[in-house]
Amino acid sequence: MKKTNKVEPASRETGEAVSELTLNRLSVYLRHLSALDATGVRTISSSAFAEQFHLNAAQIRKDLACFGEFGVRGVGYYVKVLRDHLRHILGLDRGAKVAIMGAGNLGLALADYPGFADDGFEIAALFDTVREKIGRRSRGGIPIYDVRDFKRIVQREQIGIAVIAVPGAVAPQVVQLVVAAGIKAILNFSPGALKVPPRVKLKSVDLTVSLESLSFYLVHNADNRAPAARARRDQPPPKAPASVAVATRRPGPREH
Amino acid sequence: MKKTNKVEPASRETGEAVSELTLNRLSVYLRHLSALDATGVRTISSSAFAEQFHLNAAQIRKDLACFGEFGVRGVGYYVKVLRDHLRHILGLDRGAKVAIMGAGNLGLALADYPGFADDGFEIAALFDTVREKIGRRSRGGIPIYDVRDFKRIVQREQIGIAVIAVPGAVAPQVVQLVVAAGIKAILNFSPGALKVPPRVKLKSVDLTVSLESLSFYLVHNADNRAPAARARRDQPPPKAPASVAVATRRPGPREH
DNA sequence: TTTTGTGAACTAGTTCACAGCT
DNA sequence: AGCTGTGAACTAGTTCACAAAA
Repeated sequence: MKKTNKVEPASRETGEAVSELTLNRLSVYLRHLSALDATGVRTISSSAFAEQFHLNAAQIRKDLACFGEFGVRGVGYYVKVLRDHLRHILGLDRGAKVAIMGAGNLGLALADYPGFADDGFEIAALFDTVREKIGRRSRGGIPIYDVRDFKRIVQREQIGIAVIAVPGAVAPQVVQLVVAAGIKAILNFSPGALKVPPRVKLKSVDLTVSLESLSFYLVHNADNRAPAARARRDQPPPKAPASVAVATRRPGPREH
Repeated sequence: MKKTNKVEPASRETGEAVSELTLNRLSVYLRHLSALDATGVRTISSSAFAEQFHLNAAQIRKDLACFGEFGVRGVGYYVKVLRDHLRHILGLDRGAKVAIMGAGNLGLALADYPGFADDGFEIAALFDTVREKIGRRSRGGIPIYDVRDFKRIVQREQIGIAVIAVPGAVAPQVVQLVVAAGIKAILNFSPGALKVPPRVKLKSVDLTVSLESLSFYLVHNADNRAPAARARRDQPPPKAPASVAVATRRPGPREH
């Protein structure tokens, strides 16, 4: 690489935190940069970039500023350079290994999800308790191990991230086991709250919650009525035509 | 039901919006209330409730206040009553029907995901373009249709929500088709930005973004290295844990 | 001239603290 | 006494607007 500008990560030494929101946007930026690079774009300004996923240009500059000065005044950002920086910042150049707990429908689907490999993650193993599944492989070839071997395999394979794709009822125990094996980062797909010790980062994707907020939107935007439907409304609206109006605030990467 | 308190939805008439964050928490509250009810708890105070998923009590009261006054001073909230209100607010008492676009690994997994049915959603159909899949069913029995029949079936089945579980490359077209059929709420699992007209609510779950923020955490909490490690704790120090410190801000339902 | 990087202003979201009901 | 509902205070996050670099 060139003699890039100060790679000095502004917040590195300081215990200064980077917000989850910024982090999520960084991932989005990265994906978009890869796309831009693929189409041969060499350089992009924060405003052109912002426009793509309607977002404010200052936001992007601020987000990047957490980690250094990657831009060139009067020019913008070099696509390749910024992409590589982001990859490094997010740790994607380390080829982190991932274990998936639960070789059910969801676990198997995640194991073979191409997006993960594309972004530098390696799904190293699936774990389950069901005897029939153990020893087999996902369609994509990820081996299924006995949960009892979890710790051993985590060590052998240097697995750093665990994905929880087990039924909600057993999730707490599985998390305990995962934490006991020394895993520090967990992506959880089971519903409900999970407790983890403070040094462990838990990120949850709650499928039901996502659907429910859509359901709310449907109800509270009266013209929701099924494309075909005959009158479904119980109460003839006492007032107000379309009622509540779900917040349409920042349509940024946070939610979309 | 009893003669419940003012069901007057505080924000109903006004075009006042309810934030996405509040909405997500409402779903979480609902799940917890169901659990409480199952264990025979009749009434709960906002502070006891807040404690469960470490959250501030005022937050809960504020969230609920968007829709009316459901509590009883000096007592708290009646579990069943509040649960029913939340179900109604979220529109779960309407048994919304859902279509899943894409009968691949992910689509099939989602179709049979038990959490959806538990919460009152009915997965009515899967759609795909692959001839071999059309006419078959998911393991759980959800029929797979030809995408070309989408509009017809949406109308016949009164489907209100579509889930996008197709490869990223075709997602934009699929979304277009879904929107054209009159669908007003979309849950998207494909990566990348999608454009929808303003009246359509799009909510995206980006699996890669989630993993990447964990990856970041792993890198920026230096002691991440090898789970095998003996002498895990580098610093026993009372303060400053380790470099950057990914923001651990509100550990509320927003992220976990 | 163009576009970054950033303090200052603003907006959204959370927590405090207390009046008022039961 | 106990707990809700809510204005006021606070904190986090976003946008503005401009000085300084290329």
